[in-house]
Amino acid sequence: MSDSTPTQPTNFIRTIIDEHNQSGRFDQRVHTRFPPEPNGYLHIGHAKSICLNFGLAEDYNGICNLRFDDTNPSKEEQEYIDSIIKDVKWLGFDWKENLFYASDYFQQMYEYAEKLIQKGKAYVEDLSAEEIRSYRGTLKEPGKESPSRSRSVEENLDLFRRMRKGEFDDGSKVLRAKIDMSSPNLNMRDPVMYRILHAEHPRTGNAWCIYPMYDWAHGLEDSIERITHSICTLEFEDHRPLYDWFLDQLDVYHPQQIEFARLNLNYTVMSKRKLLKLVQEKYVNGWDDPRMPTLSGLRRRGYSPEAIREFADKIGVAKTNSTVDFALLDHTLREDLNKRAIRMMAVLNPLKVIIDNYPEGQVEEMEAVNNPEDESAGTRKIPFSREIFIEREDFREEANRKWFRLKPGKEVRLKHGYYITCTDVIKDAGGEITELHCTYDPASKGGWTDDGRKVKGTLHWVSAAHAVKAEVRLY
RNA sequence: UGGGGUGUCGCCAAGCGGUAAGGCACCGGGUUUUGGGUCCGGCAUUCGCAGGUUCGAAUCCUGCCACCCCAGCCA
Repeated sequence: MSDSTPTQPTNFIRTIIDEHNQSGRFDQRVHTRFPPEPNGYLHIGHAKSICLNFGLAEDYNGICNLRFDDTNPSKEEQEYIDSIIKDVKWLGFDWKENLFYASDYFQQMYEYAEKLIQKGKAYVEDLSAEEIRSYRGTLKEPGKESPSRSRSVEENLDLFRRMRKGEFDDGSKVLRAKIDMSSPNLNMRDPVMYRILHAEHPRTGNAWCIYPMYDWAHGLEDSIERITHSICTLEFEDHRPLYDWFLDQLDVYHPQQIEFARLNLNYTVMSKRKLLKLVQEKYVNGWDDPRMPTLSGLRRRGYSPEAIREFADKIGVAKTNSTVDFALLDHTLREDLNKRAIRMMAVLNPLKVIIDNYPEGQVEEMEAVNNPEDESAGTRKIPFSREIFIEREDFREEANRKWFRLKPGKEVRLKHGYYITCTDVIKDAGGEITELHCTYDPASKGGWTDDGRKVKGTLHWVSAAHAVKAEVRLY
């Protein structure tokens, strides 16, 4: 609610929250959560969600939990948990004491499941996965009810308890909600709540051999944490009726699920499955390979958290499937780097330049501005001498008028150095240019003269004798 | 001929009945010791299409069309 600062772009989620605050539905509370599954590293798409959830909490004076949705031990690892914590922190968000794990609620979820069985709203299924699929029907045809559906409450309870004890093999039974096999929404056709999985969990070890499915678990996690707005992506829109159904059946605290469009960036793979494949099959050197769109990859590549957060603000939040131009991400990075980054000079593909009229053996300390956009960044000294390197592509033997870098007879400025004029081009037997001879103007020290001379081109350079080798990665 | 969504400038995105914000990209021009930056200017008579209601519609109604999602014991 600031009056001077440009208003933050609004979005439909804020509108919904404002309405809730008006009606008092959540007692003016705003409590969101970012619920990653620790089955991979966070990427720029997750950053959109993180910024949204934590940003909303900040703006509405609320809270945002970091909650690991660790309900499938067959895919999840501690390494991912650690990386996610690191990346969210790096982005600049603080969940305070609110770091949670779905696995912390396994016992409570189990008890809720028994309650549902007791209500006659859940049953243990004997059908195989394939059978369940065929019983489910299709998009156009209703499913049919499983024989297991008519089991008694007592039998279901007994079977479910034995599932929990480990009496059955993986895949031999599941617990399903008893809803409606002919619902046009396939999610309501008796969805699976628990599957048997004799797998070691990163946090609960071997304490459990049945694990809750997303639809059953997620709403309970939100409810237990008293989340107000459970924000997720569009593909869960069809799941909301089920999210609501479970909470209604249990008659427990009921958050509002809201769906928004996930981020798509052109030229960018955003599928966790595909990124995992790139890592596992060694197409890249790990999750933090600078070519990866992961936060750790972007970090190595030089992206700042500020730039990523600004990007998240600029792309907005809506329900339209869209693909953002990568140029916008680059723009926010440049904007940030431009005002903060210290400038350096480097030459990638060196061409030697000998300044004939510069005293041999002489070295001058030139003063260079660290950042023209920020005076407080100060200055540094850089050595200038008779032999320097410039970028090979900064010289052309033949060039038209629009070329304002170096060419024979042309005067250019060496940034923070002197004006030089090319007098001679030396080539080897193969016609390859090996070095340039130039003369400098002693009156142009620092790269400026007061005589009104127009020197438009400015080149980067390094003193040959002082140059330091560096590893440079170009992407 | 199932259900759930979405359609506003090349790409995002405001707008919620009173006569099309903003950003990116792009195009001019000034300035500039990074062909960077910066500054000034330009860039949708039109909101998927067709009707209708209204003094007035991107906004309301009707009908089309296009695209996305759903048949994991993944999330």
